[in-house]
Amino acid sequence: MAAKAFRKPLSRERVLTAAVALVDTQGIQALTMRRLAADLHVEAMSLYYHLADKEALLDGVVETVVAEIGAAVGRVGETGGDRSWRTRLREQFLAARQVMLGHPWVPGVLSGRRSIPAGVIAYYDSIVGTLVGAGFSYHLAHRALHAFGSLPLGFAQEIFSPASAGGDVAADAGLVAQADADPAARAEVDPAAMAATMPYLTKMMAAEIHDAADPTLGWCDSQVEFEFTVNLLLDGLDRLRVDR
Amino acid sequence: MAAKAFRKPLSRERVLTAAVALVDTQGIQALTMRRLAADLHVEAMSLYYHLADKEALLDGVVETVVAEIGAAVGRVGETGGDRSWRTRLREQFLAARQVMLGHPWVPGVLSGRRSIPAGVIAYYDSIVGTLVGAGFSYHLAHRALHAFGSLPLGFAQEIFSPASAGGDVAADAGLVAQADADPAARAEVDPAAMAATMPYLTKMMAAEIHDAADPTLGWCDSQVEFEFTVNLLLDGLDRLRVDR
DNA sequence: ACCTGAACACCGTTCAAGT
DNA sequence: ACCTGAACACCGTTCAAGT
Repeated sequence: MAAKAFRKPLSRERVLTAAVALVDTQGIQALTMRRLAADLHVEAMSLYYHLADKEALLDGVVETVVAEIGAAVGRVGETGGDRSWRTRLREQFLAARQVMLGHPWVPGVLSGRRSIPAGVIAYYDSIVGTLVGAGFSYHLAHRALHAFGSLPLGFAQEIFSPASAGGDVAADAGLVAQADADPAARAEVDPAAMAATMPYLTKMMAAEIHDAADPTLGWCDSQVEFEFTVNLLLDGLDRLRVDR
Repeated sequence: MAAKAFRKPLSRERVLTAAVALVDTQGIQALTMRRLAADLHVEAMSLYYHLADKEALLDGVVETVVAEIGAAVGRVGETGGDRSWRTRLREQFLAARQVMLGHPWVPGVLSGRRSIPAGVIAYYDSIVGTLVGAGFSYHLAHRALHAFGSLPLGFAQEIFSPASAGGDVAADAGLVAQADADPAARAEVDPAAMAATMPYLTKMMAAEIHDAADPTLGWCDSQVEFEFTVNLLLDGLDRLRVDR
């Protein structure tokens, strides 16, 4: 029919781009073969011509975001100036974070993957290059890589704000535990009970909110936390490094 | 019938214990309502009497492991001696890690959860208590919490060995990328090509394997990496802390 | 109070068949 | 070369019904 003639043929790339867009807007649980196919105006079975199975789809989706990070990090590298290794890595990690902010579901998906995208390996290779170029032994560079964890990819292991889950972000405004199947194990929203079950966190929140300029802005600024952690690690490594 | 009389009634706790055991042995993808019910010699629908839905099951499963960590960390606290805050936290994190080694799928599940188990909050609260007791400001304690990430729970964000996926662990022996749907993006296993696509990592591996006592043991000792990262953070925080 | 059978909507995937 | 229809096995979940 006529409509058919007007649509571009599918390709692995088009499928993956559509998949990333779908997850960005609808959350990870919306990523089904049938749903994705519908977005592409195609039958679910058509996808199998371009991707082996859903595992391959997930791998490809991660790979696509990693490529986007690689591009952003590359642009940082192009900027002139003879910055220190610390500044360069810091800028790279922060650039990666900017990309990651648009795909908050990636940490969750990545941690479930069994294979490492090739792009990730190339990226971490370049980091080792930066480190040894700055006088790191290969041994320390190796330790550094593990210590960095996912920071080079722009995200930290955040226990308290798992935005990874594509659900409602409104729920995790504070440190208050959400509804749980077992009433006995649930943290109370009642301030008095809260102070009883988590006395130090309560005082900490009070102190932080008092210090903050705008108390309504929320008390966990993840940008600040991210930069603090990056600097903490970079400073610590700098002290351990053997200058040449 | 007779068999029925011999089996204990179900309970939320029994269901969760069975669920953890199932995932430990069969992997996370084996955790289905029907499969879990079969393990308990019951119909799938019976589970809904004890758990609201599968989300509640996953929450409960995480909660169960967190409780196990809490118990292990508690035992560390009981040991006498006036150890420094650094030693105490280090021991706690390592104790948590011992528990986590038996449940390598937890990081993956936890990162997908939308709510934080109450036990996690209580645990992090006690960490804040340790920190402020050692002279930390609440502000620095807050930063420290975020910097720690998941280390207090006994695992690091491991990009290179995602054992989280309940699948085959044999595949992630090194830094070599697994099979990928796109041949062009796949890292080659051919050593020469490997050296070309990841020159620094290749040299790093060579240096590390040369230094290691037993080269066959594998070159990423996650216990050592874990302790290094913990110490790096604790040392860095110690320098930022205001002694009283 | 605790468990179940039948049924529903929705998955991923295969395979032979269309153009 | 690229896409599809029909079918299969397997999900989570509801609901009325059993004991």
